[in-house]
Amino acid sequence: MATIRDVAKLAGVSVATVSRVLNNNGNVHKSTKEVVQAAITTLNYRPNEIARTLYKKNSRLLGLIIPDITNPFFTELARAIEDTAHRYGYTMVLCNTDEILEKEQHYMEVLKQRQADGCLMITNEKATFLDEELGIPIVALDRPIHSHIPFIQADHYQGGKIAAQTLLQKGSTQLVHIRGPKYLDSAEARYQGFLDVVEKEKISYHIFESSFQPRNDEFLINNIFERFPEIDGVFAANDVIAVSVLKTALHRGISVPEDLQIIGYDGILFGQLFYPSITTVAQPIYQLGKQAVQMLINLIEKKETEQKICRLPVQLVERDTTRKE
Amino acid sequence: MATIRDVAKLAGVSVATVSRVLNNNGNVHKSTKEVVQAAITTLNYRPNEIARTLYKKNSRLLGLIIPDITNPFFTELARAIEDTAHRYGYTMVLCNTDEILEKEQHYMEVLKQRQADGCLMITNEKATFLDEELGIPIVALDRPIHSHIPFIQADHYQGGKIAAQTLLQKGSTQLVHIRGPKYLDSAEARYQGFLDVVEKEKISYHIFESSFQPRNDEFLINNIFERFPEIDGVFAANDVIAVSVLKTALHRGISVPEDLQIIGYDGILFGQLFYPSITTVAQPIYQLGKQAVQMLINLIEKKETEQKICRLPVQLVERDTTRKE
DNA sequence: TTGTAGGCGTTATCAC
DNA sequence: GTGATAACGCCTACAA
Repeated sequence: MATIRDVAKLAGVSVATVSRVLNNNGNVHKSTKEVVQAAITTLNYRPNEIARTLYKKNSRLLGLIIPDITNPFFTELARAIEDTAHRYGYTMVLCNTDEILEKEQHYMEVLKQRQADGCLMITNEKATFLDEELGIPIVALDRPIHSHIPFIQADHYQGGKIAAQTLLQKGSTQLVHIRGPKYLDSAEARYQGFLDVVEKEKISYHIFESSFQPRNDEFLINNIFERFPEIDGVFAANDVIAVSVLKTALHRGISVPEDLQIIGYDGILFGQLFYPSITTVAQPIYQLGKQAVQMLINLIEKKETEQKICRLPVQLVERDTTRKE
Repeated sequence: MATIRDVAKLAGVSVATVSRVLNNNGNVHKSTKEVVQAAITTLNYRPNEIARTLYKKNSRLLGLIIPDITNPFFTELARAIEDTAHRYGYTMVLCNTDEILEKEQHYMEVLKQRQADGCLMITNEKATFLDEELGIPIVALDRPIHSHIPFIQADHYQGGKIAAQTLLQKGSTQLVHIRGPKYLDSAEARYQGFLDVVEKEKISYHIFESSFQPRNDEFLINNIFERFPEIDGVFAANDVIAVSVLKTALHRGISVPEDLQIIGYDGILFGQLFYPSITTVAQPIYQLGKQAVQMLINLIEKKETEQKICRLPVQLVERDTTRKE
């Protein structure tokens, strides 16, 4: 790899001059500029980003710390984030933590050592990641960390309400909500939204808690159908659970949506591949990722964000696990 | 952030000594070592990876260049790769190209400028990425690039055979293979495997080509059922297509697997969530990713790989879109 | 065993 | 307008 020195030598100028044309700052005569550019071209020179980072202390490197890229919600988020980061000239490092604190901490160390400019984070470890001890700007995605760490999330409370309202409106009367784990703020909000609707409407309902681990859900769902054969509407806390409910119901000979309506949550792409396709409360996944990156870059470059909290609207996507009219 | 100089000052030694205890090379007296370590601890010092890279010219950074993380096969691959890279002390940068040459080239530039040690690549641009012009070691994953670029792939020819044999063995007599695009080596191999079996057995069959774009497949599949209502076995070139076939069949009132057997390909996790769950020829996805990283690291650290080509076996996963016995 | 000093490839501050 | 040169934080001859 050619260095700036090689270019300088070939162009017959000093490295300072080369640097000036590279960064387009300082004054340099038009003719010498051309000579330098010619040298750059013939040597196929590209500035060494590492050396630049060392001096300027910004790396244009962003970390994405998530539980598991294999979870389709995170997959789509990651795509949006990488797209956006790339568009702004940043490079994205992917980190899977499996929600293990040690891994999260380790990745934070790695990112810091690599002088990453910032980090997007999905974690439950609220206490551990406070702004000051980090040393690098972070934005919390979907799961809040701390009141002074900028945070972006879909409006899950509203999502829960929409799900419940839709089920009722389309004729279900015996509802079940399979909610996510209690320690998840987002699961709690969906649950609250659901609850506020069914309580107000004085509807019969049951609540169950999923671990968000597909393997364990099968047993839970079978159990629900066993104990409460009369239920005719399920709001699942995410699309994967919704799909499991669908599968179990079909397996038991229950017609969907005639005898049982199902609403999922997230709006992952896969939902439409099922038969019947999954009605869902869709998060604006791409938007979430995109805005998260923009918030983070704002934080990095302008050293401040306008709003510490950003909440995006969800949207009902009616497909075939709910009745038409 | 504390620097090595701060540590040296606090410990009352020179930076060289600190460096020696950091890297555990050179001789340093036990007592001074302890003093240095104490200083490191109190300052919470971590060596700056950027400075290290600049000097040593290896960054422990790996690039993963893939078409789209949103494709579930790539998602699971990425997880395996990140896991493995991390285990070996490498950091993984994710790059989505959408199979656009300009993006691929741009990411290669970025990786080079960041002094990435190597790169895993899934691309169709065979001609473009020859070893020499790259400057960094690469390993081709699933899609070959060039005979002298190390390459790892599942045994797709065998996979195609297995799919065809299974369908026949379980009683299908009118087969369809929805194959992947012609420019994909891996699609071609599956097709050949399928072909060799049905030709040898003198079975009636039809071949159709999918673009691997879910949106376009729906029309194709409906068309197939329309024109050839007699078919009773489908081998889809990947699980997503298989799922679309399933959906369309169910929609048309065709019983699966009684009237129509379906076999997918890849073995993505999602396949088991469908009802009926998808029988598939599973690639050893995690293994593929893991070994790809190991090959790459070998290339980086030992400057050579034993075998330029690595082919891993596939495995039939019998689920519910094929008949029992 | 330990310290000094030069260099990795840039950028920026001075002079000229 | 241009050129030395001192950083950035680290590592490693080479000396001592």
